[in-house]
Amino acid sequence: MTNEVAHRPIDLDGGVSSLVDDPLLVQRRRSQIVAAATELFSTQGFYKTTIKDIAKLAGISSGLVYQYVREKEDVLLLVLLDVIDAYAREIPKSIVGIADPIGRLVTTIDAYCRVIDRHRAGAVLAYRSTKSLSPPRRQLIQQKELETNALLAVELKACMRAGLVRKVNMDVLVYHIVMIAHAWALKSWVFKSRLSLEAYIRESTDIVMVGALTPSGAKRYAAWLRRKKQPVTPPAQM
Amino acid sequence: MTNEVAHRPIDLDGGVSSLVDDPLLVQRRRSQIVAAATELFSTQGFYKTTIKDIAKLAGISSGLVYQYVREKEDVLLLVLLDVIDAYAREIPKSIVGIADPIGRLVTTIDAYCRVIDRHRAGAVLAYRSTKSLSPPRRQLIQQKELETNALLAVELKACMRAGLVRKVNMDVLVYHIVMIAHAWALKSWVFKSRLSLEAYIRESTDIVMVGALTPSGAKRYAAWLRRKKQPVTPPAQM
DNA sequence: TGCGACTGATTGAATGATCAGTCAATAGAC
DNA sequence: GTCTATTGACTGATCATTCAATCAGTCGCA
Repeated sequence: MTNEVAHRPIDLDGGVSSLVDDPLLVQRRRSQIVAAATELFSTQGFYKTTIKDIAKLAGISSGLVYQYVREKEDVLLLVLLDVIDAYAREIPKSIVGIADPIGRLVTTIDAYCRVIDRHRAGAVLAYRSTKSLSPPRRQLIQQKELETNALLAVELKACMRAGLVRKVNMDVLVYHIVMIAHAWALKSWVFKSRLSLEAYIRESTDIVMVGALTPSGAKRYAAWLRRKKQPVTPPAQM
Repeated sequence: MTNEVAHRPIDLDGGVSSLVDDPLLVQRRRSQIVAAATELFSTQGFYKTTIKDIAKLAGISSGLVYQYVREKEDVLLLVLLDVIDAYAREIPKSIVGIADPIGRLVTTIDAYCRVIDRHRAGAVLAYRSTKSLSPPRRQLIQQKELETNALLAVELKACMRAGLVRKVNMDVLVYHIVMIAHAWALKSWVFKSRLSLEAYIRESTDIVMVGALTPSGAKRYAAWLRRKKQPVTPPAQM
């Protein structure tokens, strides 16, 4: 298996290979490319964006892009992985140290909405452009979406086991909440002029919690909200 | 300089003009074109689909398409209008003759999900391709989406006035329900293997109703469900 | 009924523009 | 000097769109 001795393309994100060896340089260049591509893809769409556009915005030449990527579709994959990995990184971080199952659930929902808000362009792009990927890559993205949903499902199941969430269909409830988060990006053209992100999260969480909780869950949820408003431990850091 | 005496392009759907005069022929040809384009756009996407592909599937020559449409983007607009008009036609039809506000609301939700199911390809296409339209046309589509949502908002407001729905933010609640319907199409790759449309509607409606109704609304909803199961007037027609 | 304009629908080859992807040449680090 | 990163002009393919040519009716008139 030594067949690619001299210039083995190295394998990084999602199997996208680069002709450049230095991993630091690869990372730096790719993040330039991804940043530029995210902006352009989400304003003009994948097909209307040319490699030259991306190169120009990234401050490099069009030929150089092909040192870090085999084809245009690779750029799309990198952009989408960049967003999805942000979910996987940021959501779990939000709930470390929280023990109350309801608190964990509510915080997960809150965190999901906020990551989506921060990556609004990428989130919308996922809906618009995932089908432009080759089938195996589309599946990779879908796989990662399921992993993100699992973060939510875990918390819901914990609440269900504790008798705090009603015994409703888990898939339906998970996607209910997922769509709340996604809708903030997908329908931002409606919401932006009418609601703040905070108000949106508060209202949406309220509706879905009332819909999903048992009476004892509802009590805990009310208690959680009270604690949030007047935190026992005042916020020490800005 | 006979100006536009002889061959004025006539104005039909969304300002898409045709060089052919006979309105019946225009309608027939366009529906061939729209049918072919809907299939191709939703499997391959707008940009990967060529006018030749569409013409071939529609059983006509590529040149002929341009007698009924000024440019490729016109075809996309016609396809999207075709779906959206189906919503506007079919949803109101479902609630004629129902007086109970809760019944009207539940039936609207049911109908919305079912139209989406019937037009799954087009519904997904709306998310993927609306941005490929010129800004004024994109706005036209968004305007029509708001009109569809208004059908739902009317029923929700009636319930709210009657004290059956809690006083939650109307925009948020409307989009909650809209996203339930859209999710059936957007996430069909998840749901298809796990749930029937009927089960999906039942479970989703349950969650959102519990979340939105007042106690008196909940009573009416339960009564409505009972009546549905054992209809007073047995189903006369198959 | 039969025949020759005339009208408008239809065809598909040709055109021209646009890019994705390549590669020979150059710059710059060590 | 060597070796790698970088440049940007170039190529070949792919369409959207056009248009000259054909075809199928239809009407007027004998």
